[in-house]
Amino acid sequence: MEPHEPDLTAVPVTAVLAALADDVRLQIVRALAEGGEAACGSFDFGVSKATRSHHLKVLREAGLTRTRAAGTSRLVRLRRDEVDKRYPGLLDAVLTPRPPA
Amino acid sequence: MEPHEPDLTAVPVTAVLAALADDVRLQIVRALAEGGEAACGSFDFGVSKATRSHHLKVLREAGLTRTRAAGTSRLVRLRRDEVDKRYPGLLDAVLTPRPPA
DNA sequence: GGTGTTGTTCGATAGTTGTCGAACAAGGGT
DNA sequence: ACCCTTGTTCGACAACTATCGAACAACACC
Repeated sequence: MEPHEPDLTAVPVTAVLAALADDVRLQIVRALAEGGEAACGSFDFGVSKATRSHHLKVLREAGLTRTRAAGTSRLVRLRRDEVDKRYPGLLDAVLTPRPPA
Repeated sequence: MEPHEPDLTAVPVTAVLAALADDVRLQIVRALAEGGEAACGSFDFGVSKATRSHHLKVLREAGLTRTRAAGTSRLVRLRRDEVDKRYPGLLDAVLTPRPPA
């Protein structure tokens, strides 16, 4: 099935924000921003693979990531340029872990 | 009771994003960004006053707004400087309504 | 073909959230 | 004192969401 990767302009901003407003997903996005393309299985943040698949789906359908098949794996990457173009500063503001002070 | 307006540094990013990830709240924030200080009642976006009060509470507890009493009203304002300082670009990226194209 | 790896999908469930009406509280006016 | 305006708080309810295990699909490799 087609992975359903909408254009960012077709996604309401609230959906983009909601996609980023989850701790697990934010960790995934941060890992992608640092490490580039990565397999789904490389994100072990203490959740089951079913949950991980769910989170990746949310990110994908929010227009934040792109997925392509590679053997038995699927490689995910952040659509950084597109996000930066439509929401300048958003990823920068959100990606870096902030000290509590 | 004290209105509980936490410092932004004490609020997790996900809570800030979640606060912005709602259509009604986003409209409130946009109105505040444009019009400055405003009474709670001035935000009529098709929800009851109970719901409106709830949304304002979410924004306040996310560290995004400040509230002060003024007669029978309460005046709300956006903590723009503080938000911009901690999350540069976030409000700019999110505040302006984007055309679907 | 069989086995193992990698993900997705399907219920199910528990928790969270948006919404409302009604009740309550605090002020201002008359 | 009385009423009206303005907000908050309190259940209640529906909708959504994060989570899991189990079942399934696709591919690689032997």
